[in-house]
Amino acid sequence: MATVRTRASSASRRRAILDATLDVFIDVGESGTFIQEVCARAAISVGSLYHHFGSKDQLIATLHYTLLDDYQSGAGPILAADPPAEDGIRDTVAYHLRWLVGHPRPATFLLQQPFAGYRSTGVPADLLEANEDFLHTVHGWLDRRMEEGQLQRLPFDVVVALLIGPVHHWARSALFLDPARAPAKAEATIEQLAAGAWQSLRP
Amino acid sequence: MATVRTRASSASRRRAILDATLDVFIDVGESGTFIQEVCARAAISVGSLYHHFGSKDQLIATLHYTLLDDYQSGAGPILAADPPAEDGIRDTVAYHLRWLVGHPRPATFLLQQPFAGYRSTGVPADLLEANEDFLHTVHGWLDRRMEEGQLQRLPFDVVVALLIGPVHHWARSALFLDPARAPAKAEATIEQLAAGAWQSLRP
Amino acid sequence: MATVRTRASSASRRRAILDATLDVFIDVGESGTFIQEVCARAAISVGSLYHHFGSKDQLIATLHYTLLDDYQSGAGPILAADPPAEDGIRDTVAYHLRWLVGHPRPATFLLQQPFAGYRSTGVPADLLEANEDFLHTVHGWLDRRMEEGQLQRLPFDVVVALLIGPVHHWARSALFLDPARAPAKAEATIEQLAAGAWQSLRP
Amino acid sequence: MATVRTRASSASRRRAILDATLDVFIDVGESGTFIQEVCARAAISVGSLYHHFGSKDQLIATLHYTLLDDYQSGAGPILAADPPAEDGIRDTVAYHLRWLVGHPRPATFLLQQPFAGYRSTGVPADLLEANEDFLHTVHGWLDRRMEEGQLQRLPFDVVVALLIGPVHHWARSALFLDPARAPAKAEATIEQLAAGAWQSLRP
DNA sequence: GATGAATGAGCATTCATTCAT
DNA sequence: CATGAATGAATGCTCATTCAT
Repeated sequence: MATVRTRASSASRRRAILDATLDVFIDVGESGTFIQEVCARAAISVGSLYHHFGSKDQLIATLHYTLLDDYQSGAGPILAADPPAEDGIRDTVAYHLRWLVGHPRPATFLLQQPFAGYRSTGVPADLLEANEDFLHTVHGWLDRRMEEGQLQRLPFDVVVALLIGPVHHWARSALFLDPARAPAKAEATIEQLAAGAWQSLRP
Repeated sequence: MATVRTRASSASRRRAILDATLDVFIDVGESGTFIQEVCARAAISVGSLYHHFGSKDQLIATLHYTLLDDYQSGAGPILAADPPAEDGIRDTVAYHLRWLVGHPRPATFLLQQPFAGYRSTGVPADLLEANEDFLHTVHGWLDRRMEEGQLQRLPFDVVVALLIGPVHHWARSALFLDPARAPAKAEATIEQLAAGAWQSLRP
Repeated sequence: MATVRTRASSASRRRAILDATLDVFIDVGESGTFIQEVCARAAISVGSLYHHFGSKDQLIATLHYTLLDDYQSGAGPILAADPPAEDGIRDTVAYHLRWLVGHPRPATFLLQQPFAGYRSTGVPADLLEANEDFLHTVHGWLDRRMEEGQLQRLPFDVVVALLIGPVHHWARSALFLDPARAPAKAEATIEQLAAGAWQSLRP
Repeated sequence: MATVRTRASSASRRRAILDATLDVFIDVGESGTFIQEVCARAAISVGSLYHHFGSKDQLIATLHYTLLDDYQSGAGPILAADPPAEDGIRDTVAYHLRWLVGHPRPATFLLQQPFAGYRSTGVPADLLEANEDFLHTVHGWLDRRMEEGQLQRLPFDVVVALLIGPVHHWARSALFLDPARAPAKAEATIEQLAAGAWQSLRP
């Protein structure tokens, strides 16, 4: 009765479930993402999913923070190296746009539910911590460049809006309306959006 | 002597249903928006809702285009008057931010599902037409200002991203994370985002 | 697609559901009583059951109070007529035992979960009220007979235990262990239990 | 020098599981008693429980007979000493009520499922045997006292109902409705119920 | 046009049991 | 003997939609 089974490690099974969840989410949308379908794609039982993630909410929240972490883990080091203002702005815009276009499925997931209020209950602590570290890095760099007069002194939320807002807007439009052509158009757009962000933030 | 009409007109009943739908949507989120709850809030029967809107999808799509129309109906005239570049950019940013902050519930709805692919089947034709007219007005104005050299010559999607991206990003963050303080912070932000947009789009 | 359907009144449909619930409960026990099986027996849809009773708990609680009411509605009048002590005691014992043996399915249900703490939320108010009226009638009669010296002056819970305890014990044993022969043995037992109750309660 | 045995003996582990089962049963009721919760409380693994008790049914049945044995093991000797009728009746009533009130958790378990038809498969033989011995003792004593004319000649089920029915009824009501005050009221009640039982059973 | 009881496929979740380690 | 991840059939309940009145 038992199928031949190579016992996967807990971590790899968790990752397989998260992968399947993202796939289903992208293919059929949030309201079409059902546990049974996720389990079928991950080739595991329903009970196993519930063993690793306590509920659908926790599963989705963990997916969110996992993808966010993947996204941010490349952006942090750019500013952590403490580059001069223009380099930091331009490289950040470039990284964000390249990652979003280069990871269309995670990007679609993340851009679809901006600022979604996920309850972080049940989300692994290291993911939450990584997110906070990233925000701290960004704020620190902005602070220092403003202090030195290399960037306009503006509220953080305004700086972030001018820096990231255009990238997210363009990525959303490209990924949602014309995903096939997004990669081809991305490189030319990077220069334009990077220049725009720099012009709007320079002193 | 005309008899007193206790029966609400069809138009006002449709509006009442749309209002109730928005209320429910904001209060409990998309996944918590059920037809029966909408009907309870609108104080009408389920059958009546289905008489006026053929399905839940049509109801949501009509709500979307109705709110979008409310939103855009103030933005079109600004550019339709063919203002000089800086005025057009600044006034557009100001209008968008003021409307979003001033209409938090419609704004939350519209910003929550950006580029949601609503099937327009069943949506009143005049709403769809108004949307197209608006886009046409915007494109026309941008075209003329670029032609005259008053704006950088950039692809439309990039211009729109630099113009609207920061506004939407800031509004999302303000409405989703700290709605109570959003109005108070909005006016100071307008000048900053308007200046930023202008700097990034000027020649 | 629609089946030919005679619309049943709401009350009769509720009664049909309660009847089916009792049937299932008796046949397969509490832990085997599933909503789907109840619906199948009542020949209605799951949704309809949930329309009339909000939840399984409410359904069971309503069944409990409905059966209790059926049971008590015959016992109240006996003491409401204010009979002398011995008649009241003997007639009460006789009524209880006859009803229990004569209504084996409701009796089995009621005796299986003695003092079950049903949340009365969602139970029709008239059922709850009838139950309270009955208790009031019993207490009033006992009070008057004790006052007159026709019954020993004992705490109510002790009187009730001596009056009803043997009847319930015998009925439980008869219904659970040997239901087929219960009716045949009941009549002879009535006299014996009635005499016993009277001897234990007389002054 | 013997090594320190950290391994609990099989008997003590079985007892720990039974204790945990009773605790869960009392706290959350029959329908809330899950194997996984029992194991959590007993601080053992699911597999270990299944090693010691083959199934949930066997576990519950064993618990039932274990508690029944604890209960009856004090009652048997009273009648085994062959006391005169009134002493036997009064002491039996007193013992039952004291034990039930003094062991509220086992009592609640036993009184909740009167005459529950437990399959005795898998229940240790000595428990089943003890139960039969007890019933034999009771019947023997009743037989002899009736034979001597010290007790009314009545069917056994009627005698038992008059003897135990009131005690169980009162204990149920006290334990289920007002467990906190049960011990305080018990002593006064013993005399009253013992007197009542004697009056109803004496010749 | 309005009503709301009825429908039933489908959903998230549970939990007794197994078995490889 | 102990462990606990895995299983999956089964359960209570939901909710968009229909349609007789």
